[in-house]
Amino acid sequence: MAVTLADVAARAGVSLATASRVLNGNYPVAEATRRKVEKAVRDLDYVVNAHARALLHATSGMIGLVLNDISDPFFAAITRGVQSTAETMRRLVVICSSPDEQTEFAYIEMLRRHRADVVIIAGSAPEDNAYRRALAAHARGLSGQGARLVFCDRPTPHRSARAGLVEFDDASGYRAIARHLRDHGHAQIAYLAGPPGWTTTTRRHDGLAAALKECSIPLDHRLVQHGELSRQGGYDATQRLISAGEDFTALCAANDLMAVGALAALRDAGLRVPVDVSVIGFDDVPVAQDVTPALTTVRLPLAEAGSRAVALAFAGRDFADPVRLSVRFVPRDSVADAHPRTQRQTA
Amino acid sequence: MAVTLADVAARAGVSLATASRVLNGNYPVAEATRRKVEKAVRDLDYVVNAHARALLHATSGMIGLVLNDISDPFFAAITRGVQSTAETMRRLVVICSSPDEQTEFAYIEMLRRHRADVVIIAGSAPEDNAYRRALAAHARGLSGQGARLVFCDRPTPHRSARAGLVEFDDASGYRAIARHLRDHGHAQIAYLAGPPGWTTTTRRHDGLAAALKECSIPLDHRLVQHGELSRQGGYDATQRLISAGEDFTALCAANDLMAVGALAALRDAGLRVPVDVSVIGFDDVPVAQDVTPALTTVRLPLAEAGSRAVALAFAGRDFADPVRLSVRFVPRDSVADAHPRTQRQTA
DNA sequence: CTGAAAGCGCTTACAG
DNA sequence: CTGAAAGCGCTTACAG
Repeated sequence: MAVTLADVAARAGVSLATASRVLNGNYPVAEATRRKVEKAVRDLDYVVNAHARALLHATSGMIGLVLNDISDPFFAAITRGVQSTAETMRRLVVICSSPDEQTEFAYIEMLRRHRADVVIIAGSAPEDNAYRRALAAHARGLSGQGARLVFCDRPTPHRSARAGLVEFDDASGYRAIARHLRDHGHAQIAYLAGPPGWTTTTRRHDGLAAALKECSIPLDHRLVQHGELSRQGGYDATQRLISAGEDFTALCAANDLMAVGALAALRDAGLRVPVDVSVIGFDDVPVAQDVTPALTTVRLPLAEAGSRAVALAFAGRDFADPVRLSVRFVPRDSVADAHPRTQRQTA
Repeated sequence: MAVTLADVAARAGVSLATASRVLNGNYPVAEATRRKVEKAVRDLDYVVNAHARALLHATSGMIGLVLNDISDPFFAAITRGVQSTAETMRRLVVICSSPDEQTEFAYIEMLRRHRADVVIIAGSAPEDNAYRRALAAHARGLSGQGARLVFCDRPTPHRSARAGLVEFDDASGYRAIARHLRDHGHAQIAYLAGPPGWTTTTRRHDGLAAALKECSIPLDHRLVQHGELSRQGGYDATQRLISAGEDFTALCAANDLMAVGALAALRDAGLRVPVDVSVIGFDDVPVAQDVTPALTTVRLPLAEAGSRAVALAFAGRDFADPVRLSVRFVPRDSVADAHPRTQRQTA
């Protein structure tokens, strides 16, 4: 159906080999011959078949990006970084947005079938061993076919896995949050954690708890509510906190989206931010600056993480040490001094 | 390097043909033979080479999605619809985020090289003829290799192009906006248009102008400012309007992102929304409900558009009529009755 | 039910 | 500088 190189060669009156050489431009060809072939290519609107080419090279030049949800601005930002760096290398990026493990593995297998050169897996992972084992097997398979694997903001499934690693220094972000909270006199902190059993949930929860502890602020488990890492998840979790009658002067969320949901739930409950409750997010996705009050949060260099992941994949044979990206505390308008409980109640 | 079907066949002690038949499961094979092959596949962790397969089929099963900017929530939402529908068909979606025409064509050519089955092109396009001609040529090329082409929220490059079309009935959204504005007594409307020379800019600008005219409200060209379809674009355009000393009681933006920027610029200039100025967006992306005041806007069924585009691509041989999706006016808190100029000035 | 062989569209030594 | 031929990894008539 489609035009083949044989068609081009025939029309130009040369051999297949010569036509191929003109296309690839990596071999001396007489000027006149070149022109004839180029004309035939134009006349026929010939486009090389990437599959035939990949068969020879045992590789496709494709970059696979596996992530939890492309419509989450967190991943959109990482994707932007991946795309822009891949583009400078003229590489195709296949984005695989996989809400669950099953889909994720299906995508990874598709990437293996297509002999992707590079596979970048970003974001939270389930913590169970079956998942980890299955992923480790895929990692071996990818290495076996010569692909480069990079994990971004998630742990490698196995210490021995030959893979690149890009991570955020979120611990320092949590330290900044804890100090900020302490400086404003907060001692009753509610926390909106992510869904239980996922790596990001645990890492962030632990990070906040440890940082608060350094500041001698307890993190009462009754003030911790789990939910999806979304606006709705944050809204619902906050409502549960409120209707349980819990007292807290500040609320931290596992990510900005949840914090935005918290803002809405608090408002709907008649609580003012930051007068009655202070709120802090995490990530600094675009919406954080546009809510009212503007959200105090921690900025993760997401696009840079994407870029670095690609760079790591194309770096030398062996993977260098993990790339650890620093984060920045961004104080805005959603935190104020703690008010004692009674004052809030009567507000 | 990677395991091939020949390795599997050898380990199972059968021929290539038999091994292939077991893998494809579309041909009778003795149970014992099947088991031997399946064991070999597992032992060797064999994954078929999609390129070899595509060479036979002259197709790859790949869906290409070409859009302006994946980190724009407008496209993120469309993408979600495309992905979820593609997933039910177990298809890979390649997302090509192309900020300019050059990149876009590079991506389309990559998709042609990979023999993509389906190419969906979404969003604004340049209006010049050279672009249109070049795109029409690619469209012919794609058809020539048996690919299905669908345009989403953008015109086809040529009336003869065999392509599917998914569009929004934005005219009715603008009619609702115009009536809403009239009912609130607004007669001096500022408009934040998109970048000049792009199809979406023109269509939306014309749509608003026509609807306002029906309501006997003029759209003064001095109150129209162009800018990128982003928060920053909206912020800058609004600042220009303000510093030019223009008077307006309401401001409409080509999309929500620009409207969010306008909200910020208005606030920074000491103008209150909606008391001093009413603001209306377009699209209803998630941020619209989380700004303060919540943004009055028009909801486009973006995810549905993505789903329908995929469905259209897989529908019968000939493309049905364009799919036209209805939109919905979403009144929220950013519009109030118009105040006469002097009152605003003294506010 | 199983196997030998042709062929998908290209690139690349190998000859000339 | 150019061409004939082998081969990349698979599937599928064609025989048996």
